[in-house]
Amino acid sequence: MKIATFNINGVKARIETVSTWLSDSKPDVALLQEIKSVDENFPRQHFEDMGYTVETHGQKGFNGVAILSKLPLEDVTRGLPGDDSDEQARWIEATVIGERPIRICGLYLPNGNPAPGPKYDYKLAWMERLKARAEALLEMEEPALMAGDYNVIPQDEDAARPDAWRTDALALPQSREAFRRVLNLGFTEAFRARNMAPGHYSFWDYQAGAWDRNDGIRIDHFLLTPQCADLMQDCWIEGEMRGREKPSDHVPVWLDLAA
DNA sequence: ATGACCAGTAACACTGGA
Repeated sequence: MKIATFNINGVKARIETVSTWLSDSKPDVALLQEIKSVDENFPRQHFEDMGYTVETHGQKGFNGVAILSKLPLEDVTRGLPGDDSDEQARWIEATVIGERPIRICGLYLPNGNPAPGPKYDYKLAWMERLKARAEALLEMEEPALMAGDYNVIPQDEDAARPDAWRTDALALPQSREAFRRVLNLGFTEAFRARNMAPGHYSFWDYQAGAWDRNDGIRIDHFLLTPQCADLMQDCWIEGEMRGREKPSDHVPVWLDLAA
């Protein structure tokens, strides 16, 4: 089973790009972030016609996550637990019913800039809630994963110019520590389990010719429970997508599971 | 700061992104 995570930067603006990608690359499950659409306006029928089951958790204007799946989905839940006052649409979960059921969480972690400030406080608080959900997933002792746009550059080798990000919310020591605290509960960071080399990125800014200069960062990640990591066959980044027509500023990251 | 953006909402500028 091939699962991809992709921050599409607006479903309306990306409908053509995403549809071509689905037809060409054929993910069994696609976790989408930044759909920037309310559920009523999401082009559900369009993706259903392509053979996908569609579950969305959107809001007006910003954020928003979705799951497209060729396999049946069960027990869909929306919103990251831990703060009933949080109105931002950044988390969706479902169980994918394949050879072996897998709990899949799609996430869009807050950017947090400028730091310090209320937006950074929100990011760190959100990561605390993520850690709590991650602990609960581990306790199930079943194949499960959390994937999406983490808005965290885990290490210096995940940026072309690490010094340019030194004071940014994506790379501040507190952000990296919060990410590591989740990882160190016992998750496998899928891409790094397969490839230790520097120079692999999942985001290139639209500005200043970042793509042409390969001035990128790696911020889209797959975190796997041990039972899920046992099933991993491969993990890779589809960087080529950034050079296509009307690209998102992110590219898809892929996970292949023996399930 | 090696360089000049993009999407959505709302109306001819702003917010948010990273």
